[in-house]
Amino acid sequence: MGNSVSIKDIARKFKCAPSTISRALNDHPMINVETRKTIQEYASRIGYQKNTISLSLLNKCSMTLGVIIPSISHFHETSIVEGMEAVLQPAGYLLNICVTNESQALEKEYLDRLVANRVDAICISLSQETFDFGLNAHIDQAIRRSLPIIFMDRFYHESDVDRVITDDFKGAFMATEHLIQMGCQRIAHLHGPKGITVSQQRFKGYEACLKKYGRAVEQELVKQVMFSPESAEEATKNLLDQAAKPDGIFAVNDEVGFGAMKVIQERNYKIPGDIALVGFDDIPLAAFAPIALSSVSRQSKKIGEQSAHLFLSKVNGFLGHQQFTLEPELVIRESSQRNHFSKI
Amino acid sequence: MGNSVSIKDIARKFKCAPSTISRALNDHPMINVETRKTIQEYASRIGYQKNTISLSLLNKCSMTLGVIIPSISHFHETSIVEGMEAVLQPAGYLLNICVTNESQALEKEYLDRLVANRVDAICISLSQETFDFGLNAHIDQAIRRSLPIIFMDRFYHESDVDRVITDDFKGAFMATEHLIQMGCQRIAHLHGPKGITVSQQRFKGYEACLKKYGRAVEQELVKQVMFSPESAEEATKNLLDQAAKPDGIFAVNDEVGFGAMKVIQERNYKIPGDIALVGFDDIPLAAFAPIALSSVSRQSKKIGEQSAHLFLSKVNGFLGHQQFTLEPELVIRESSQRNHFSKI
DNA sequence: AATTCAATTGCAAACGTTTGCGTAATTTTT
DNA sequence: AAAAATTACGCAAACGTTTGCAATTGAATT
Repeated sequence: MGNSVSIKDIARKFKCAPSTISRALNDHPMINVETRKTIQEYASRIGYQKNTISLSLLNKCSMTLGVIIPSISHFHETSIVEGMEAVLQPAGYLLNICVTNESQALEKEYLDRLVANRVDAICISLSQETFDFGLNAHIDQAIRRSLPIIFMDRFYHESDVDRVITDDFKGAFMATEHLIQMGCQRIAHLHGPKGITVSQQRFKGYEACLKKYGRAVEQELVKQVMFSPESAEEATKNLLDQAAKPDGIFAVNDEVGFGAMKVIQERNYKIPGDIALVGFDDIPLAAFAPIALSSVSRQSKKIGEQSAHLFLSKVNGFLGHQQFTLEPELVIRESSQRNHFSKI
Repeated sequence: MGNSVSIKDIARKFKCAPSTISRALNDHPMINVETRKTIQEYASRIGYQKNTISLSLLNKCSMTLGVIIPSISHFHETSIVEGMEAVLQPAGYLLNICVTNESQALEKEYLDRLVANRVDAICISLSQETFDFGLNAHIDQAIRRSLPIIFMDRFYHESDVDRVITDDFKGAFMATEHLIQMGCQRIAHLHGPKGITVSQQRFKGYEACLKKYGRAVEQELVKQVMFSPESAEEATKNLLDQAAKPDGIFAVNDEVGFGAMKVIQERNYKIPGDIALVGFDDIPLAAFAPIALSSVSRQSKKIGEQSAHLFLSKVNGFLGHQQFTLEPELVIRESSQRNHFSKI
């Protein structure tokens, strides 16, 4: 706002130079103790607040981190943000959070705006459009600017970038292996939307695990779903309508898992007795559902924390690129916990 | 970053004044067409990006909105953010999002930091600590600064502020009335944490509705819970352990409602046959649960949109204070939908 | 040929803060 | 008593951009 008081105003008040006020307020050693006290008291009395914008201009450092995410309505993204805030708040940083709704156009525009605002770095989880169609020009340009860019979840190039991701492949592998160990013979997979990285990685983990145990992926046990309730329910109905039903389902995420759970219960199958169920993401409600849902945690909060630390290390002059892959964690709950274990 | 190219750099390149570059890039009418073209081409070729910080300093306007919220892990808050982005992105604004974790100290610090960053306004949902203990000094000070402050959810004073809230009282009233109309005789309430505004408002709505229908609040039918799974389950067990069980439960929010649902199912009571259940917030999983949960929507996204519009109106010079109370919406699903209606 | 006019461009201040350097005033040392 | 050292403050530039006003140029008019 225009009416805020500046250091110059205070200087006029005390008939001294702005630099004196500045030194007094910053506890500069070369200032008279009484002068300092008087000025500080006056400043706090009138509620003077330093204008950080001028400092940003001067120091070429805005103490702000830009965050670009495709969505903010899921546990995963909000946990990332929480993790970042936890690390960056004590360090004095603010977050500029931009939600792209998976749109490349919006991502591009936000990227430009953050650059214009001279954020100190950008943490980005690429939009699906950017990822699918390889529309990377805006990202390339940003990288060429030597503005630190940290990729989360969906990464960009294979190397030469900073990156924090979780091992979705491994998580899916663990989930599938768990179902096998619980004695499941026919393990279905509710496959996420095509083209989305997590969908692909999780399917690959599922596939690799089946292979390890000498099983093949059966096409009729893999149904593709959108990340929506209706889609998950429909796919599960298709699964259960088949002659050879699954006795285990690995869902691409917990929302889809809940959709499956609903249909399974409607059809009066027992969970986990008839069908064992494992989700992904470990959202809070997983533990809290009528039948607690086993799930793979992707350590979302840690992604945020790690990205923030990576950012801080770059601010502090670390030059090389860093890449972290976080370990997923299988959380076994009622929906997959059978009394009899398999003999494998 | 320090190595970004400025208008002065371009001016040196073309051996002209910075003002010429500025005018060329901004399509100023009083500039030679060829000069403009040459400069614009060069600028875009080297990827020049205007430094908005200097503009913020000059125009005393940062094109940024500060958002302070107690948490970001629930559907409600993320929806608010979504609503804000939807309105403010097209208007060219960025969001500085700060999460206080209900801490007054953090809220105060973030408030200071946002003021220091000269955000154009602050949308705030007060922390519980601020609200409970009336630690309002930092808020008062911010208001005195004549920095626009828009209160969401938890409001501050009774008047003379800008505010966007939902009518929790009415929502609770609607939920309770619905249970009555579904024939429930003994309607329990899982009361949220004491001191939290939404808890109080929702209880009052429940109370007022019972009163309207000539019923009194029975102490043993009101259990206080935390917003946690364990707490909700324990409270529900207490309810069901009583001699006179409830046949309807109004839960302070959906998470608590899910906790109740779990216990009710474990005890083999039918929902809604034996016990009808209504939650609050209408989180996505409510529609998606094994037994779809009836719930009261508080129009979270609209809160964000409305707050953003209020902000824009203030930026555009609207002087008076504005207060909006959004209407809740009862969404009736399986968990409360009985075939027989009461004869009231 | 002198004057007016229009079209471009340059100059300089402004936004708020920090900081190296200079300088005055005071105190200490020789 | 003169020189040196110390203390405290002012000056001015810098960060990047915009903008009112002045200045320059060239063309058109008297």
